[in-house]
Amino acid sequence: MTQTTDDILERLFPTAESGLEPLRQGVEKVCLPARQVVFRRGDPCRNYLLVVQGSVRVQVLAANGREITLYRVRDGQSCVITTSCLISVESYPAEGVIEEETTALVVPKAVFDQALGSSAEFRRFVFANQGQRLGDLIQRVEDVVFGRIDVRLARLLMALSGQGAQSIAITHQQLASELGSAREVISRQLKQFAGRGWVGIGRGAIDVKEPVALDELARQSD
Amino acid sequence: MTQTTDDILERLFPTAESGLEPLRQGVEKVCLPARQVVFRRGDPCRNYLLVVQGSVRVQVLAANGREITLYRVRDGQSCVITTSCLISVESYPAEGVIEEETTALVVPKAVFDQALGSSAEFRRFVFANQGQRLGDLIQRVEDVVFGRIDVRLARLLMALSGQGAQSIAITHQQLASELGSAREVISRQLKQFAGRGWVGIGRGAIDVKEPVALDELARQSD
DNA sequence: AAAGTGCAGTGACAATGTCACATAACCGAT
DNA sequence: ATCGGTTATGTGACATTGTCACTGCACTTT
Repeated sequence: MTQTTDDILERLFPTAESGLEPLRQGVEKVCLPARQVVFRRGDPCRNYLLVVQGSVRVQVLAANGREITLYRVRDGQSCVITTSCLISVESYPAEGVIEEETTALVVPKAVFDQALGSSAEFRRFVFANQGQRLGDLIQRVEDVVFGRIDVRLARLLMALSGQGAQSIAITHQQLASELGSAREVISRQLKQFAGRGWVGIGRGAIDVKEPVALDELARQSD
Repeated sequence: MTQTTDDILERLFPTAESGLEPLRQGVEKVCLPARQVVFRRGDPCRNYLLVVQGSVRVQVLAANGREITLYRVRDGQSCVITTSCLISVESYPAEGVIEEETTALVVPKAVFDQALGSSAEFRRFVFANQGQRLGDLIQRVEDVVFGRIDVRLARLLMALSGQGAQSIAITHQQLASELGSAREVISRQLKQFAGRGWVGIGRGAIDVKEPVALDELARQSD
């Protein structure tokens, strides 16, 4: 299931096609440790980042400490913001943080431009990523503007538990950051869920006990 | 300042470059009346839409009637959603409505694909648009999640009045839809502004009287 | 003039976010 | 095991924003 660096290189910069070999020259492989900040708001974009294996969280921070996760870039995906900024020469509007140790390919702008022109596969890849992120973002706007916090929290818990009755290792603060809410609000909602026997609460962990009930709530207004 | 259809065609599908002439064949010019719905949520994308002159509002609607404007596509811009969906073959996550009579070019998927491969200028154009929209969207998320409604309203009024002391023809409901808020909330805020002498309120119109004061509020937490 | 339609005003209440704390659990060093 | 520091959570009071159910007003049509 896991793709190797070579798989990705071969797919996006195939050596079979003429004139593409030199492209691989400029591509560098890096390994980034958890919690490292890949880019900050306002940074200029210099390289195209391609995640081979790992996870990058893209988030926006507020002045008062609140934050919201916009989306994640995972195995075999690329960071759209980077893509767009590279080409429109704008700076990053958000922040990217490594969530778990991540292996990535750093593609210099020149190589990126070249590949875009010469590889239809590469174009498809880049745009497919764009489309997904754009969809994610619109969904996020919708959730945040119209969605109830209990429904959104239930949805998040279901996503984190993989629909099953499991224990999730996460703090209330992290859940709040994910949803762009405040810790107190999440704590109260969890207490409500716990009161109904849907979850158990431990320090830094949530026990999903009644996935069916949570899922029913999560499905409201679909 | 206004670009003609030919200007745009020439820039994005230049006849000078070899083999591009046939591309123009499939491109069709259409004129769309105000309030027409260009695409709905869930529609599949078939064509690439390029606005020559006019304005398309892209919005999300909630079940209970609330709505929020995500961004607008204006003169010489293209609709990103369409771009991404075309390539990733997803369906529209939002709705597009013509705001004022709009002239647009309809580019079939095949022509779009072709042009993307053969014209660096076209690629730049497409990605530049993507980048802008992505930035707009992220900004929207930030505003909605962290921003105070009075600040956001002041900002909107300043944008609509062009920073000057002018009368704006708009209803409270329209302002609310723009910000993803509720009419009552906007009405109250406007009353507050009116109480301070910053604006005058008429039926379907707002008189901006103290742009400086509004602007100062609008600049909070930048 | 009467009726219809869309726009705006209002009070009561619900949901969510903010603030200022109090507790409690964990961790490492003694 | 105990102490002290750090991080996570609990809680009440309050502010802001959204919801609901109305009312009244202005303009248009008949």
